[in-house]
Amino acid sequence: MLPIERRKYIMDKLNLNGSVKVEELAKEMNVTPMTVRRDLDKLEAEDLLKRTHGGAVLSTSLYFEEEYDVKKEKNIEIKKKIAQSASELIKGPSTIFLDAGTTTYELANILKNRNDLVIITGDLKIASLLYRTENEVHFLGGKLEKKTGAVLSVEWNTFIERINIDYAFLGGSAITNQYYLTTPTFEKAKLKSKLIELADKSVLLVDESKFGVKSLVKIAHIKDFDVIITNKVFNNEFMKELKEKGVEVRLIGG
Amino acid sequence: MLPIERRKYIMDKLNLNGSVKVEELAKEMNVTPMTVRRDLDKLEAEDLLKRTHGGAVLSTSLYFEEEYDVKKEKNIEIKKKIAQSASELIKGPSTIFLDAGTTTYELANILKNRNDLVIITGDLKIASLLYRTENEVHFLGGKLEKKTGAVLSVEWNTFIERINIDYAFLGGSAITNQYYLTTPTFEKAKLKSKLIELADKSVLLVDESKFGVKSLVKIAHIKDFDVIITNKVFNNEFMKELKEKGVEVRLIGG
DNA sequence: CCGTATTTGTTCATTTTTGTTTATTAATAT
DNA sequence: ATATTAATAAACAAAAATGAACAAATACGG
Repeated sequence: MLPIERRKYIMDKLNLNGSVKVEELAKEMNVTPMTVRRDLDKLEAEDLLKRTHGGAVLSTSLYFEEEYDVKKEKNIEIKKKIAQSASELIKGPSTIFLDAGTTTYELANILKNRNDLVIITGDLKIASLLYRTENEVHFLGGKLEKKTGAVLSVEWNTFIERINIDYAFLGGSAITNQYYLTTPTFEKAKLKSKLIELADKSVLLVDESKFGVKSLVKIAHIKDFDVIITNKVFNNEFMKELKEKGVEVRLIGG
Repeated sequence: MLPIERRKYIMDKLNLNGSVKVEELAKEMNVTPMTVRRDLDKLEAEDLLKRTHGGAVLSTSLYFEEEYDVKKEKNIEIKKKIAQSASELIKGPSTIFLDAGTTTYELANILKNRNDLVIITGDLKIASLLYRTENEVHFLGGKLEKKTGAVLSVEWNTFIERINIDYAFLGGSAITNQYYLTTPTFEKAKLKSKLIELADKSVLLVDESKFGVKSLVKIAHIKDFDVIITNKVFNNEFMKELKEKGVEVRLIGG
């Protein structure tokens, strides 16, 4: 068996099972474990797999291991700062909308100590976090998204229209290079643009990582917001444009 | 099984069930409890779960609190038996409504292992428990009750009317000596009687402690239900009456 | 064919993982 | 409350996997 064949064999097995063991491969290919290890090292150098003790796994199937998680943690710090800044906008008793997402979850985490808010949300985790607090919490019904615990229903629009919302805090998962906020579904886009329209102040909470990403449906241009809280640094020209439009940009350091 | 696979197995099980036990995992993965504990410690260090005595729960504080809350309940053993009996009613793929309450929470706990249900509920804890499962979960929106995490909205009626519900599982907090199911608010009463009317089968889940208690608004007489699951022993005369009405009574021993 | 480069195997010290034992701690019932 | 049971953490031992160094085998170009 040629070295190339061995490596193909390893990758095939890996793709089939999600993981491989050194000892097993050694027996199957009639080589010593040392050779298998060297093969795995080479394949790892090519980013085709991730080595572990005793074997290897597909680099995609280790959704919880350190690299990914450290990265996630780093963003949490930024998100907390963005959330902190957002919370400072809400001076007195207010009715606010909290979009689904991790940044708004952090905001909810700060707001749970208050007692003068009416909070409307469609995020199950946010609702669970807040319902015991002194604030009044309204949950928008609908089908629960399995991955996120967020709900969305076509009936929201009529409900939303009847309420006076002081602040709508929206998160964003994808902002194009032309600074359009985008989202995967029409329903979500419709709701969010309605919120921007109806709320006294619409606030966009986005960390740097969301820029330059594209999703299917346009919600609005980010200059349609009243406030943008982010750690992304815009160029001078765009900043001037935002200022002319009356958009307040709060830049988070870190 | 590679260490990394073990940890993935643990996280998968955790995401499905909300909690895991050391002993169980040890048996399932053929390792000693000590190894499981070390795995759990590692995962906790990555903030993916929260350790407890004998196991672990998801770090999203939710489950931790819920389990704790439920444990405090008095008649939990009876409720589990009632829930078990109720679950046996649901043979194939069905659309069901789960009322808010601890008995229905126990039912949800059993149903989370299924994958052929559409579940409609207005109970935050039940929704949180079920939304990750293979079932489709719809949450009814509204203002969240601080004490219970249940929601209720005037708009439910129109929503409910448009859905075909196979089974409506209702709990009861107060059943008068004349066997009327009662509840504190008109809104709840209205919704529940509508559910009894609309569902193919309406099922009442009540333990003994709920009888002889009176609340403000009448929902229905218990003989309006199709099935009653309880550990309360009725006198012969009333049993005869129920039988004539075509009500199935499932008596839970213990 | 020879000499060189590459690959593979072997040995062994080191590291990692797992199991075992035991004292301590936490949960439970009495 | 206290006793009892179960779960845990710590320390140690055993097993498994690893990586480094070196030797042997193989491939390859001249």
